[in-house]
Formats: sequence, structure tokens, C-alpha cells
Amino acid sequence: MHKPDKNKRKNKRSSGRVTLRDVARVAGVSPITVSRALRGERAVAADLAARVVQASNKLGYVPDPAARALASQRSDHVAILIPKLSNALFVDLLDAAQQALRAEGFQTLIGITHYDSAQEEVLLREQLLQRPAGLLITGLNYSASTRALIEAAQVPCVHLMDLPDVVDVSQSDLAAPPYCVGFKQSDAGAAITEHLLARGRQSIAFAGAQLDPRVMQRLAGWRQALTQAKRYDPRLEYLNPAPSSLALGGQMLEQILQQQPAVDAIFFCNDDLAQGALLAALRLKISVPKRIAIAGFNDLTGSDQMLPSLTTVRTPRAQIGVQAAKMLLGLIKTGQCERRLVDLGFEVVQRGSS
Amino acid sequence: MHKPDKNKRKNKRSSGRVTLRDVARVAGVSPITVSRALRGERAVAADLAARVVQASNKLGYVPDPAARALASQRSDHVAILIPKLSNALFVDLLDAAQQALRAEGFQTLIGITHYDSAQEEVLLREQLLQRPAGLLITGLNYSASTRALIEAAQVPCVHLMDLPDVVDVSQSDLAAPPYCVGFKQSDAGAAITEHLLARGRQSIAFAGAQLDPRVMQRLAGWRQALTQAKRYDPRLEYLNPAPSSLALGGQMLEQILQQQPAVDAIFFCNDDLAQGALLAALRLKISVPKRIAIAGFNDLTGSDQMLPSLTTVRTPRAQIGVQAAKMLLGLIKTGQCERRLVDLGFEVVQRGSS
DNA sequence: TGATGTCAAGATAGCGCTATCCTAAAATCA
DNA sequence: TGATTTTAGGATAGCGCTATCTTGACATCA
Repeated sequence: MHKPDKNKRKNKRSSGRVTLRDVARVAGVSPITVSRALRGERAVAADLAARVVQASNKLGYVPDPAARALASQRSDHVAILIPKLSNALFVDLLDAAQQALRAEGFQTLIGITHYDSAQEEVLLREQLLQRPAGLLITGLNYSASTRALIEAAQVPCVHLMDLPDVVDVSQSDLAAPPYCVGFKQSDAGAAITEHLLARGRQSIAFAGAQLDPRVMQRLAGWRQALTQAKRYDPRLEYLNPAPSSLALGGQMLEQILQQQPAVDAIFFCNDDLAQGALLAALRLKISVPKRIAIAGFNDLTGSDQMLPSLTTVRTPRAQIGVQAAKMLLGLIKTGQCERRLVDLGFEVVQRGSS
Repeated sequence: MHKPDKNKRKNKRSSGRVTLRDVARVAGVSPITVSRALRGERAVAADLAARVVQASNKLGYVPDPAARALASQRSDHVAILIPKLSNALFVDLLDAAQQALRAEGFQTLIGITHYDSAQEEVLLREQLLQRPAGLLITGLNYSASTRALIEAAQVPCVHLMDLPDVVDVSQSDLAAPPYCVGFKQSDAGAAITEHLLARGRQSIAFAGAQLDPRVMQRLAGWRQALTQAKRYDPRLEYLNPAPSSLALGGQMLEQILQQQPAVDAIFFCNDDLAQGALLAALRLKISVPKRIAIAGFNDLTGSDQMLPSLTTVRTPRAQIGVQAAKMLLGLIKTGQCERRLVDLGFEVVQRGSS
């Protein structure tokens, strides 16, 4: 009358984990049937499937991701490449994407590229070693080697934040566009510029930092809007490759007012610059929006609290994260996806600074 | 004279990857010797090791993490649990830790707990399925089930940000303290309070949000400093469980001034609250520091740009991330570590708001 | 009615690595 | 010098899962 001690595994290497085999034994089927039943990968008779699920629950079975990855050559990781965590924009994006992926049982591998394409390639290479099930990557990266890596890895990939220029539909047979979730940065740049024009501003400067592709797109939108209004002047472009920051925003405000006293509005490519400019204006007793109007981009935390509150463009970064995750999950499961481009738009938020 | 086509692998499942076996063949040794030579796990004769390394480089061999994880029951992941990404403090911490871990070949699995211990447990459970090599966890979590999970997993674990109360050395044989890298939150809370006292403030309020354990420690420091100065008054404690934000800081400032008009200084438990208070003061035309002094905590981005600039406590979060990663790497490699507690201190930064 | 096609279940064989045991040679000891 | 211990390399056997092939039962067809 001794305890049954059901598993007599004296195996030297047994990890004590509940395995597929255990479930199979309890359910009275073969291991492979358990695998199929739990993954729903192939038709399994209803009664067998039920027995399997019951046995699995009873034993508290959880598949081993490493074994699964080794056998199938695909892990349950999703790699995500993001330029920088110091920009709250990307933090929100990451947070949203991560949460959506986790809900479907995927772990996120993050890589911070620091806007460096060489670094990006290194990070991607490291991440691909894990054989991720999918890839989320910020921007429409066309660095040849990175692109080659992605294609060679045969991993579904969704691009974040930006949309490609829509090419003529007639020539769309060249190559399918990449999967993208975002909005038109240039349209948003044009929209906020038009807003400033509509508020009666005559001389609108552009102040950009970091100068990543998305900033340059916003610049293009600003140019286009001003050109259309016959107000474009290249001397009003202020481009600084340094990272975006509050302090830099203040400096750029001072610089612009000094060099172009006629300027009566500035569009900053990111809210942190604009917030810094507003604080500098307070310090320098420059009246906003009377003397000069200020507009930012992204509607980051605190922009509504500034004095005056900051006019900006609200960008749907959390939604981008969620939608991109959904699209990627679809690609992982079915291998394809109806819409390749998802435009989530943007919204000009008018506040006190304009 | 046909091409050699060296690998005649017609294996149905071959992934085309360069494996240990390939390296072994080229080096003329057994696969296990290659494994040992590359890991430096056991003595391997110098000449053999050299041959192995050469062959490995020649073939561009990279070990497969999934196979490794399956065979050794340990992955190259490090799990990191953090309360929230909306607090820049944790973003900096994560960034630094991630970078340090990556340099040693570890991938980071992040989990955002949202200050919810049930959620934390779920996340940890998910992460442990990956059999991480180590664990970084924010705070000294003593939730029984979480703790049990960690112990059962037999994973080296380092706690971030906080240090335990130092117990009497004589009773230290009870249990070894956990591995911790951080600073004494209560000391920092006391220090900034003492700074305000030294500046001649008579009635110093405490404004806290989120109310996580670290905030409560800072509160304890504030209490202690005021008690010692015989100025402690429980009515000056303002505790709001809502998440910390600029807007909330402004609200709390208004509330405090209304309910306790004699207050001439406020210590906010985080810089975002304090920044919000400074902006609200500007809006309400409350003179800082004349009418009221404001102090924050963490020296987050923008605090030096505020008007007036914000007095705060600079916390070494990036260093905490790096040091914790180093300690964890040591634990992973050697299984032990000389110092269990690393105190990285803090610094009171006096600026215009006090 | 026999030949062919379809389908669900199982048998087999790895995925690429490392833990463990084994063995022969070298080193140490009495 | 013979007995014992240490050492370095290799052989073996998985880790826990899934891809692939096989098989027998049944459905479909001419």
C-alpha cells in the first residue's frame, strides 16, 4: 500500500516538467495527437481532442517554448526595433504593442537602435538568432543589408509610424508595398502648418532636431504647405541633428528670433522641443502666442499643461502599436493580410500657443 | 570537376544552419569538444581549442539559442520586471540595464506590472517559462507567491531601486538579504526635507501619488526629518493613489494651498508632480519660491528647464541598471557575489524652486 | 466490385545542443 | 614500481517538441 509514485522517471536528465508525453499517457493517445489537438493544427476527432484538453488541464501542462522553437524553427518571440526610449512617443508605441502581443502569448524582444542603422542591423541580427515569429520595425527602413536580413529570415514584418508614398496604382505590380501601420507624416506636417497659416501667421519657421526620416517628412509637409501659400522661404528651415530635448527647443527659439526677427510662428518637429521653447519664452518674457505662435508634434505628456498650453498634432501611437501587433499576428497565423497599409490619421489639437 | 557541394545533407528537416557538428568536422574533433571549447566550460587542450575557434570563425558558426536552452534548461534571456514605462525613471533604468545585458549576449524580456502584484505574478510566470538565466525585479517584492515562484525557479535575482532596512548585524544569520542595487529611498526623502528646512521653511507638506513602496519610503524619510525638527504634522501629508502626472501635481498644489495656507514648501514624491505644480503656480501667479518652495524627486528630463528650475533629488537610475546587470551577470556565471547590497546614493540638486 | 482517393491517427526521426557516463592516458602517491 | 587519482577527450543519450512519412479505415468513383 505504498504511494503510486506514478512517474518512475529515473532519467538522469529529467527536468520534472509535465511533458506532452505525460499528457498523452493520461489521455490515452499518442504524443503527436496531443500536440495537434492543443495547437489545433490538424483535424482531430472531437472526443479525442476533449480527452486531451482535459488531461492537459488536469496535469497543468504548459508547452516548453525552447523545445517548440527547436522543433519548429520558430519561437514565440516578436522582435521590435525602436529608435529611442527617451522619446515618449516610442515608449507609448512599445507599451501598446507589447501588451497586444502578450495577450496572444508572444514575448517581446526589444532593440533600441539609437537612430543608428549599423546598430539596427546588429540588433536585428541578434534578434533573428532567436527565430522570432514576427518583426515590428519603426519606419520604412530601406537599408539594403537590413532589408536583405529580413527577407532571408522569412519573417513577417510590419513597419510602424510611417506610410510609403503611394505610387501610381498602375505601376503597383513592381513590388507589393511593405506592411505598414502609421499615418502620413508629411500630411501631418502640412496640416499643422496650414493651421498656423489659418491663424493668420505670416512667417512660419520649421525647427527640427534628430532629423530622422519622419522629421524630414514633416519638413516636407511644411514646405509644401508654405509653397502652396506662396510663403516658402528656405531661410526659415532650422535643422539640428542633435537629439531632441527641452533645452534644445529653448535654444532654437532664441536662435530663430535672433536671426529671423520677422518670424511669427514656429513649428517644432516634436513636443519636447516645443515645450522647451515655451519655457524659454516665459523666461525671456516673449509673449506666446502674441509675439510668436508655437506648435509642436505628437501631443506628448505635459503639452496640455504648459503655459500657454501647446498646440500640437496628436498622433495615434498607441493605436499604431495595437494595430501593428494585430496585423503581425494575422500574418503569423495566416501568412497574409488583406490590407497592407493602415492609415490611422492624426489630429491637429489647437491650444493656447497658437 | 563538379563543385564539391560539401554538405550533402538531404535531410528532410535540415535548416541549412551551420551547426556544431559542421564545426567539429572541420576542426577534426568531436562535437562535444567544440561545445566545450567555445563555452570554455571545461579544460580543452590549447591546440584543439585553437582549431575549434578557427573552424568556427571560418564557418561563421553561431549557436542556436533554442537548442541550447532545451539541452541546458537555461536560456540566454534575462527577465526584467518594471512597474510602468510612463515614468521616465524606469525607462532610463530599463535602457541602461538592457544595454549592459546585451553586451554580454543576453536578450531582455520586459514585463510591465502596472504596480499590480497579481499582474506581476502572471508576467513572472510567463517569463519563467522561457527559463531565463536571470531576473531583475523592481523593488523588494515580498508577495509570498511571487517569492515562491522565484525560489522554485532557482533563478538568480537582483532587486532594483531600493535597499532593505539594514537589520542588526548580530541577527543576520536568519536569512541572507536579497541581492539589491539602489539607494535608501527614506534617506533621500529625509535629505530633501532637511534641505527645505535648512532653507528656512517652516511648514513643509508631502505630496505623493501612486503610493508604491518607494513613495512610502520617501514619505517615511520626510516624517522622520520633520519629527526630528519638531515640525511634523500629519495634516501635511497628501497622499493620492492615482498615477503620478503633471496635471495631478497642479491639482495637489491647489488643494494644499487651499487647505493649509500656512504651508511654505512642498516635497513632491516625483518630478512630474512637481513640474505640474510649477506650471500651475505660473498659471495661478503663485510665486515660487517666494510664496512657496517646491521640491521634486528623480531629476527627470525638463526639471532643469522649468521656471523656476526645480530643486530635486538626482537618483542614479542608469547606474542602478548597469550595476544590477553586472551583479546579475556575476551571479549567473559564478553563482555567487561578494556584496549583496549596493548603495549608489543620491544627490540633492538645489535649483531655483527652493 | 475493385481501384483510387481521403482522412485521422500513429510511428519515426530528428531540431542542435549539452549533461552524463566512460575510457584511456597522464599525473600523483605510497 | 604498482596502485590510485586526476585529466581530457569522446560516446551516448537525451532535452520536449513537431515535420514528415506511413498506415489502416472509410468514402468515392468508374
